[in-house]
Amino acid sequence: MAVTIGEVAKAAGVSVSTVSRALNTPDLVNAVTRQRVVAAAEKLGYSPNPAARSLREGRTESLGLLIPDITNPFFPPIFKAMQERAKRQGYTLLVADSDEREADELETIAAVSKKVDGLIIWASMLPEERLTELAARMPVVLVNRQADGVSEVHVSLTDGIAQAAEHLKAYGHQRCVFVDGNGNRPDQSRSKSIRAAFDAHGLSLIEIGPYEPRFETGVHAAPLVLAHEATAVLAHNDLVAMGVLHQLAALGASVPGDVSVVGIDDTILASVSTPSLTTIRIDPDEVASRAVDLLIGLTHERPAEAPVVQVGSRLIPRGTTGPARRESR
Amino acid sequence: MAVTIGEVAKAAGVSVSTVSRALNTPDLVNAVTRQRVVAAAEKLGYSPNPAARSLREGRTESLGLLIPDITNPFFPPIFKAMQERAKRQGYTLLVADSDEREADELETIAAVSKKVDGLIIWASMLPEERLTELAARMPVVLVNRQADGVSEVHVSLTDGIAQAAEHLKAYGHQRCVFVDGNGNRPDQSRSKSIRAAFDAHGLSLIEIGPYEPRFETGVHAAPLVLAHEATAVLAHNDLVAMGVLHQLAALGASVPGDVSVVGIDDTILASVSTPSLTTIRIDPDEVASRAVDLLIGLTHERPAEAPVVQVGSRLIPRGTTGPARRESR
DNA sequence: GGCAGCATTGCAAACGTTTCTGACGTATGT
DNA sequence: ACATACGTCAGAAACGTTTGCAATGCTGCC
Repeated sequence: MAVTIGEVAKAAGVSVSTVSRALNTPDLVNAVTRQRVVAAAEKLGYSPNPAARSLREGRTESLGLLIPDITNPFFPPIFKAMQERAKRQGYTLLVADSDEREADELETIAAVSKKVDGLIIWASMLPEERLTELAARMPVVLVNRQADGVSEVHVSLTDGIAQAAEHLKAYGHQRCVFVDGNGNRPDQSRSKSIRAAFDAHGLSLIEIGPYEPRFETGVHAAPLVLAHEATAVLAHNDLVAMGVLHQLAALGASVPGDVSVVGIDDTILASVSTPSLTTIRIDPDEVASRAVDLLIGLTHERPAEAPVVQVGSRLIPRGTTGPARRESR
Repeated sequence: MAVTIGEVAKAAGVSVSTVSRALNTPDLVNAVTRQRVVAAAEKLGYSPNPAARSLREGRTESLGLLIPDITNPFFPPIFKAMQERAKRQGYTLLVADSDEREADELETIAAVSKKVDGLIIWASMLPEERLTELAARMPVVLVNRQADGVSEVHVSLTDGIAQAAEHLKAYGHQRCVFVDGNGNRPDQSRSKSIRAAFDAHGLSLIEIGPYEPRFETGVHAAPLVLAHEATAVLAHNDLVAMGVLHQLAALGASVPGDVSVVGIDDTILASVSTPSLTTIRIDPDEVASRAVDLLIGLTHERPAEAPVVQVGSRLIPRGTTGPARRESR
């Protein structure tokens, strides 16, 4: 069916090994034969069979990305950036969606791990020892998750949250609500950072939740915000923030007149909402580059100490934040 | 590194061929040896090397999906559904984003086509003859695009658009604007269907565009809608509709009080907007199943006539449509 | 009792590639 | 002039699977 290296060899009147060298290590073959070979390859439309190459080389030139839910608008830009980055280094990126379920994640890893040279796992739900033992068998980069001896890209919300606190403080807000949408996931850092930043700025913080990170969570939270007489809300992510906006409107509260709202992630939701949503941005290109480069590095050589790299965040002030309502209810 | 079939064979005290048969065609091997083999395989954690298997079998057990932009919230649910569907039939799904550029699409096809048994190409920008010749070399299913002799899933907006026209008519609307966001893409069917449906319902239709399918297009369109004294807008997709909503609010027009807005795609944007967006829904699970099943069918046997399957659409009435404003401006 | 047939297993080939080893010829250095 | 080195190429092995073919031993039938 497809054209093989053997047919190219025959067409060029040389051996298969010469064809292979002419294409892979051109300086090892005489200029004129090389010409003949590439001409023949071109003419026949030859391209090497990746399965055969993988079998021989022991590597697939592919990377795997495991994410909890591609439907979450936070991920597509990340995937796109990673794919771009991987492609430029000769790798194909394979995504898989674990559907927020631990069982699916395990199954997906099993299905995909043999087809790739390394794995980027975002916010894994697996127990730490599984991750450690997986990383012992193949290159693994964790994002937003930590495990002993496993490389990691840590996206830190610290800066963005500090800026959000500063921003709200400057607008005169004093009582804020944080809507925790972390569910029962292992990573508690978001909640901790927020507590720290708001304390540091002398803002009183009311945490509600944890709930699941869904639109309905925001809908649920909106009346609670009003009941707590808070003037600002920091939501677990943009989706939850959209729920808050939606329900505040239904309750007749104006944004940002009565309540200011801040999201996290700077997804497309934030930029298209009305008013547009103030949010904390994590640069997808940066996380993507860091994670991909780190993983590719790992496939070449395994350092003794698993590297950890940080990426930052920043506040994008938009239309849902403004001066606090005077206390005159 | 990884455990091979040979090691399993040694551990079980049989030949490699027996191991292979015990795992792939169990009825061909004696029950007790089979037990011994599976036990050994289990114990060593054996799983077959996909590269070797592909090489031998000539198939990869993978399918490719080519989409113009994963960042468009329309696609993630489709991808997810396709991945699910493919997985249940033993296939891995490989997505690639062609970034809306013809050159990238070609390059991506080249990169991915050898790694998969077939390709689903969504809204291809390639010239028809390229698609036809590609489909001659490997199984291809086109979505929202047509090419001679190539299988196709056609998602028809006809029903949804008819329902939208009916819906607007019932609410007393008479002058509607269609914001065309098709850019310079080949497929003109959307515009045609809309013209037909609105004519059929005796609604006057003003088409503006074509523009690119972006948020800003909606922002641009909003004042034009008012200038045309239309009371309803049908946008090219939800994203454009969000732009319209955003700018109508900025212009002081209320939705749906002054203007009704209808989107297309039923993305997450539609469900989280305020008010929530009336839109035309295409069921992702249905397109996904149809496309995947069709493609897998094609990998088994190539029918003489390339099959074409249709999937429908329907209106989801939500908060952005209502009774038309009385003509009393 | 002999022969056909079946169940069970091992051997070896094949898939397409890369790379090691070696062969051949020519140029170079002493 | 001879040995060494080098450039250039062909041959063959190897990667891990699956599967066609053959070998073995047993059963059952006439």
